[in-house]
Amino acid sequence: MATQEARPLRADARRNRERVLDAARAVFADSGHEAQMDEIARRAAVGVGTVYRHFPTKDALLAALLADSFARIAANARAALDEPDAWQAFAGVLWFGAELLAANRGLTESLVAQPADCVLEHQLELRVAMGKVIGRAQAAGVLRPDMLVDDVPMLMCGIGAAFRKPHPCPGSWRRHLAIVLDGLRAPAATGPLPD
Amino acid sequence: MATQEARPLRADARRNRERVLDAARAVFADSGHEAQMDEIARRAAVGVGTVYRHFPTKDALLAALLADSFARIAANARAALDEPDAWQAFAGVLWFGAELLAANRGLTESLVAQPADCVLEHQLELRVAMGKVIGRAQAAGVLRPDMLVDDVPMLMCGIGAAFRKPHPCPGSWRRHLAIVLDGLRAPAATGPLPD
Amino acid sequence: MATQEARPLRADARRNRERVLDAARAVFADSGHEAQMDEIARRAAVGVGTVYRHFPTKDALLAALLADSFARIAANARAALDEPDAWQAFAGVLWFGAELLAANRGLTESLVAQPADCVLEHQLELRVAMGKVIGRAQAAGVLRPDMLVDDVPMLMCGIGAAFRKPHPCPGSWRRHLAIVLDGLRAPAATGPLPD
Amino acid sequence: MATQEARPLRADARRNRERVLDAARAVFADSGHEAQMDEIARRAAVGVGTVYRHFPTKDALLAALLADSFARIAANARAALDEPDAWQAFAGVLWFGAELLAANRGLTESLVAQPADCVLEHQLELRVAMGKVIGRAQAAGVLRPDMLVDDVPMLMCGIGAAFRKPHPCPGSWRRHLAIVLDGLRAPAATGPLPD
DNA sequence: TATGAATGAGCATTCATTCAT
DNA sequence: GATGAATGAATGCTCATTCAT
Repeated sequence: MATQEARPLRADARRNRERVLDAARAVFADSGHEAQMDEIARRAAVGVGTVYRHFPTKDALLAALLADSFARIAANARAALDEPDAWQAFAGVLWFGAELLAANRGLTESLVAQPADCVLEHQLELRVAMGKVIGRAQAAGVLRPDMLVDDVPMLMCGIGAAFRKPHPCPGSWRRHLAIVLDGLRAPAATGPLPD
Repeated sequence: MATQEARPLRADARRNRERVLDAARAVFADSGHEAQMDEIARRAAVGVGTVYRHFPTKDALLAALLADSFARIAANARAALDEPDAWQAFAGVLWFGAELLAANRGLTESLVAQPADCVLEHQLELRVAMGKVIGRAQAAGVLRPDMLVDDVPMLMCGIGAAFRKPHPCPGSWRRHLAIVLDGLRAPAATGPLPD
Repeated sequence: MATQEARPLRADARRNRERVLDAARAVFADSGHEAQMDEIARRAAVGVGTVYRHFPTKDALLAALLADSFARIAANARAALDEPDAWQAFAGVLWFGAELLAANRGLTESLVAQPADCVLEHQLELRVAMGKVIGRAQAAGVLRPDMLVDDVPMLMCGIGAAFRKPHPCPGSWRRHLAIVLDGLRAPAATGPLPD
Repeated sequence: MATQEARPLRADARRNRERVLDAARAVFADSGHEAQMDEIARRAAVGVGTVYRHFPTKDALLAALLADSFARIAANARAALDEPDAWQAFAGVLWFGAELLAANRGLTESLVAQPADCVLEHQLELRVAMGKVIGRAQAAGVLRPDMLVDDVPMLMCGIGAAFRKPHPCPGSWRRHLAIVLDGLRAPAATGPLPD
């Protein structure tokens, strides 16, 4: 989850690190990758230098945030394996992830962008956990058998359309996910694909 | 389709306009909004000044391209009303749009970004046509009744995940759309949404 | 001498390129590598962007200047081979180079710094020419036989001490070179070196 | 030698001061003026704050080091007055100074840079001592009569060319000094200077 | 007093847009 | 009209110095 908690930081440093992360979360959530470091610093009520003390580059800061989100989803996925209902387990993870995506433009962008190495690591972790959740649901016959783990990012992409302004309507991503879930539960019905 | 074709252009001007549009299409498709004007000009074998003569800003150029794409999809949607099978009509439009999205990063980004006024106009046109296609399918009982026109962009968003590198697999967006379509055909089955 | 004169530049572009080079020469001569790009642009009465249009980085600009200086000295060295007096030929090249060094802090710094590739090329050229000048003088018995081409930069380094402020006295570098030349003409007389 | 040893320091403070000086010596010797304060602190195994407690600015720290070096050379020069051979005395001081210069990029740079007041003081001290050494050698007729004390820095500048990478050859500065010394011993022979 | 986290002015570089040729 | 050189505001990052702990 965290990246350099190895050496314990001074109390004030840890507090500032959190302020920076919080500010960055907010700013990246609003503006995605085009967020500006000065804006993050201002929002954290901190000098730019402080931001850079904790994160060597803008991308590293964004990556830390993304890694954290992916780690949280991965944790959720692992926990889902204890849920008795295989479908509920699967759907629950998607709902959980969607909740995060719906509020975070940076995270949404990450579904389409080339991931940094440090993020990749956590995405892999998520991929593994999600793979198990998917496998179980497929084995139980409640999830369409042709679905792949790598389909998940695509299926979740639309969640972030919430950022389009003016919003169609605030919670519309819920209907989006509901539709996707319906499509996933049913056995493939669309028939042969074109081309 | 285009925005300032009102006054007829000299032959060579029209030719240049097309060159610019073609180049911009290619570059925006590859690089999305971060494409650079100089690159577009180079690709069009034209000076930057020429690009600016035809399109006052980068956003205007991108908008012209988007407007064109939306217009093409709108045309496809209008034509779909002649298709006897209401479901085929609906699905056909989505397949058509997906084909465009899958190859165009700029277009995909537009599903999430704030649309320019000039694009908005064409999106509205598309919205109207698509509304009819959707209404017909719902009236025929082949499309889930709670679906809204404004859900379409969200549902199509995932198509562009194809830009993520390394690609999961080249044609994966087809499976994505198939799943979505399955979710749309079935009557809502997921049950009450959380929260 | 020049770096990208391959494609002929527009008249105004060439003029600006010269302005930039002149300004850079002046600023680097005064401040060496710590000169600032904005200052160079201001001095050239040009936007920074123009500086960057002609030279991709600060180092490239400095390198172009250095390369030019080295090229000029190399040309002088080649011409010196036509001078009948082998000693005058040798001494003349040093006097010529010293004249440049005495007025140019950037050039002086380059005698100590790691040279960029593009400069290296011209230094090599100079090394070759200078090697011939030295060889001829040694063959004529007028230059101490143990001197190497690579000693030249060291011997010339002191010229730049002229930048030390307050100057000991404006033309003192002339006496410096005279002393060095005397040391070079005499057969080695100092006796065994310590250590 | 040092600048603020007036008031006696606590034992640990004095120890820290030495650690800082040692570290700074090493770092400035390697990197010259571009050395970073953090690097010096790290090398001294001390916080930056401690560095600043002992030396108010980076330049003050560098100056302290330079002052120390100049003081050592000055001491050497004073001692040289006891050497019976006036030439050996003179040459010996230069060899001693060269040894220091050859291993210290910061010191070498100081021969060209504007000296801080606190350094100036020690340079003056050196100037006085060196003046006597030079005067004696000139009186004895073993040193060219037109040489001035202020020529010394210029003559020694080349020593530092050893920092150029790749080094021409490790001990080449010895030949440089030998040549200079030969030039200095001989009566002026070069003839009238140009211009 | 020592520490090292915080600060923020400073600087190289980019790129959409303008305008002289 | 076309060209591409010029512009300069904007932005990520550095590092000497300060100051809270």
